[in-house]
Amino acid sequence: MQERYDHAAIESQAQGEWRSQRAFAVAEDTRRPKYYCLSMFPYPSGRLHMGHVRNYTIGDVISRFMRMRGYNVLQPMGWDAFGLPAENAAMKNHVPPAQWTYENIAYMKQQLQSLGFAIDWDREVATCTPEYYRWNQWFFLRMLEAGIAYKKTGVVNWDPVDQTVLANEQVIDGRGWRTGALVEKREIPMYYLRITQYAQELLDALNELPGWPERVRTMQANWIGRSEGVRFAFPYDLGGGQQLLYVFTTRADTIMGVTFCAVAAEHPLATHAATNNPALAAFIDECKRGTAMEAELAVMEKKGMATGLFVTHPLTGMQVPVWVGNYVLMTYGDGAVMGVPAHDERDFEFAKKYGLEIRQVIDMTGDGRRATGYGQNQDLTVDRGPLPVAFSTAEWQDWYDTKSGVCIHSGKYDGLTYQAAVDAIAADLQAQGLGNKQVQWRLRDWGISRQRYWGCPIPLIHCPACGDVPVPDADLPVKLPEGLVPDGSGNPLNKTPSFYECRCPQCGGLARRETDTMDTFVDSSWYFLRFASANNAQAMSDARADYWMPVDQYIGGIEHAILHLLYSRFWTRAMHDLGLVKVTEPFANLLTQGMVLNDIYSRKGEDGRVDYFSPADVDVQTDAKGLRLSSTLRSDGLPVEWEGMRTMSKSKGNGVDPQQLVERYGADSIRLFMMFKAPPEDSLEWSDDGVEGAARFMRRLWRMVFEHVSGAGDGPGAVAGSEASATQAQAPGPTPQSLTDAQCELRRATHSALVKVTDDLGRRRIFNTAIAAVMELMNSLSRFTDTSPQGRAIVQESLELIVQMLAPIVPHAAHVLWKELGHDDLLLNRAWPQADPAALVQDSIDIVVQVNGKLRGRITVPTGAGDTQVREAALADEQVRKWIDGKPLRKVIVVPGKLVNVVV
RNA sequence: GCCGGUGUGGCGGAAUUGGUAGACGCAGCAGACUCAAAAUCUGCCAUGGGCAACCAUGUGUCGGUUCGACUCCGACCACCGGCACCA
Repeated sequence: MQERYDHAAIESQAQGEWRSQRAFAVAEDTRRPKYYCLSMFPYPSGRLHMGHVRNYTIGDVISRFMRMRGYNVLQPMGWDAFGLPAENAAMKNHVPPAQWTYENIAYMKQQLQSLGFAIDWDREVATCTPEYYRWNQWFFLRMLEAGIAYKKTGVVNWDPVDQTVLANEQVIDGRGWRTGALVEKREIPMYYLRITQYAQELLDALNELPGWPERVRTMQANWIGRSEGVRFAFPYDLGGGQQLLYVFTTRADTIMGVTFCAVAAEHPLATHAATNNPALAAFIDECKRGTAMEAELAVMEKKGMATGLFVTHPLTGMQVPVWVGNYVLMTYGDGAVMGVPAHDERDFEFAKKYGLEIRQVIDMTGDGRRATGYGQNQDLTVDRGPLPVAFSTAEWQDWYDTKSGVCIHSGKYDGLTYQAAVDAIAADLQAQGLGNKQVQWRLRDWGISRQRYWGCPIPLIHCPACGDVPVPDADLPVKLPEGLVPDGSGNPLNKTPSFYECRCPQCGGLARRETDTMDTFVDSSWYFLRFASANNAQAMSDARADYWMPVDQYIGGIEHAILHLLYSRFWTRAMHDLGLVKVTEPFANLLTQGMVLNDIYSRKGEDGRVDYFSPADVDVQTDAKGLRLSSTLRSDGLPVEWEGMRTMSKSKGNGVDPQQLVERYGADSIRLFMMFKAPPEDSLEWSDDGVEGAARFMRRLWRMVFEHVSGAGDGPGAVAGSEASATQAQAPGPTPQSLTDAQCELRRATHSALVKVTDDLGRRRIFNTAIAAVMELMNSLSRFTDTSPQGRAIVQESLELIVQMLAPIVPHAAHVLWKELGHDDLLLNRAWPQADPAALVQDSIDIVVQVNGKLRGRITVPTGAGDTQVREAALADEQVRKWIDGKPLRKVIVVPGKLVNVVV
């Protein structure tokens, strides 16, 4: 055995052996339980970043652990290869997106391989290949037939200078990122998927996903946004007979407090009012130019303008003014809301700003418990209780929008509580044919059309005679031409007649092919099914998917908690309903890993520009206690400013290149560091010292095995495979009677570490504590100096178990050390070891004694001592007596095996 | 703004079901080995007081429940993630 830990040699040896044995290629095998472990596939941006390394290391640790536990494990990998960055790179470098993407894939694949992940590369997919995206197209046509896909107009950001549609991220402060031109809203025809049809199912099924983090389920439930309320209409007449302005409200109990209505800028009523009102038309234009992003809408100033039109209150018959409000969304409900300034904070602000009437119709008593003496429905048998809380129109109060008050100033509804009032009002509206109770969803249908080149073509042909005609299945895939280079002025497909010129499949006449491509979320909504049915040129999905699905463990960033995961759930259900797969939920268990952070160092230039520096180029000065004093740039020795820890990004210059780290420290050290530094769901702070520490651990592990193996000499304790297996499960361990105390202690430390590591890797899925347990064991082992044959046998057992416990985390070194310890089988195929119960037995345990909840002493009692015995021992303890000191005992609490609390 | 999350020594974190707060590591300090350095090994390392035994305080802030709270409840503060064309 070599004395030095040579990571490069070890890792190439291990990877070479795995490759030559095709160790990670898996086939369906009904004799073994299957385990599908999937990490979110990467966008091929050029190089792996540390977030990828963390994500895939977590997946690899779980995969390798489950394999040792006897599962048939599938861990595939692919490329989410369509998308905007390739077009941006193309513009910058004048290289076709296809070429850029395929080069990136080749490089990143080699990076992944150097990290030693147990991936079945035979199943690799790239979503930009026709072999993959033809099934996007094929299934889109099935959804079209089933009515799940449909066409309607949608609003996009239009850059008038570049004559192109911009993504939200390409719009900065309302202007195009490249041209600086004011971005306009344009309505264009687009294709949508009816995800709203699945809203109830998607919501209900969240309860059947106990393996998902609670917070992700909550976020999805909020996103779907089911709300029960009343949809009703305000009648109006503009001369052409009665028409209806529909609104939706969850607060029908406040309907008697309506003093205005507000409609979205795109609402037909607004358009109508603007025809003879230039000021209103200008305001509507301003609203339309505004942002479409919810976050910006929420914080912007609420503005409105009266339309001069009035509608009739359906219950009071009063005339209600209609306003246009910039905060009303055309995409939610009917694009109009009723305004109740007294009981809605936003309406209150709006009314104050524009001098609209504020009419209180809900009252609350001082303690919020019961009604006060208003109205006919008052129950006079009930105690009057506190006086009502004063309502003031001067300032908004928290209780104004409470649902626990009662109606006042509301005629026949006076005295009714929330639910009773909603029921009564809904019934009255229904009697008039003007409304009824309804369920409203926040979730909107999924618009999948993108006016971009680097995506999957939507397989439709527009024929002047026949309309929109689907491309026949036999003609799929509609191939994306790969040589085009976008220049920022719109979709190059629109300038490529060889792509868009075609014949109508129905009438044979000249027609134009659709040039929009699909949202890249489409690609990632079913890739997990394709891995399971890899390389099938005849079908999108086959019986192999029924074997592998659902994904047993899905791992990815929390930033995908809503969109990607919801779209994938929807898509899987659609495939299920069209008879293509058996499962309805794609991901049984979900682990959302935290982000990778690093220090940010900057320096402000004289011109106000901020320069960022890599933490690798910065020296940090500390005081005697290690406290950070200042930071200086290594190259010029001048100070730089520390901005704290943030997520790694190119623009902040705080990224770390995995490739350099692998070369310098080896994949095992990087993997160990990432698993040890933080629990998987927390954010992880990068530190070069931490990697150094991981590398130190690897050297120590190597040296411990080396010293043991080389110490074998020719004595009776010589290492051999037969001796090694003798201490394993096949034979019982040495009997406690024959062992010294120190030997007994090391065996107990070894086997209790195994219990802990098994639980952490398996049930808990927390790896930092598993590694800490092994470190503790190694500390015990290095204090163990017994070189007798029996002592050596116990060290051998301990080292073998350490290597096995670490195998999922540092697989290369574990692979080689396993052989050095005398085995010739492959460690990754070895069954996970089981702890020897005999090694865990203890004769006595330590019990903590508290007096009035404060730690005052410790006692040692025999294992299995009764509560009374423990209690007596605690009260007899000298330290404890000092604190009791004759005071009367009030209570003694005995927690078996843990502590005694004496209350005096 | 709305929704979700996080907050423990100088730092990352541990404490799994309400039961010893600070495991394990990083940084730091002291020492051993060495001509020296690297590597390695040993010891110390929450704060205040004390020679020490030990005592008091301490898990973002304030309050509550409990024999006992990092853990449960209420209010607040700070920071982070998502918000539908980035993926």
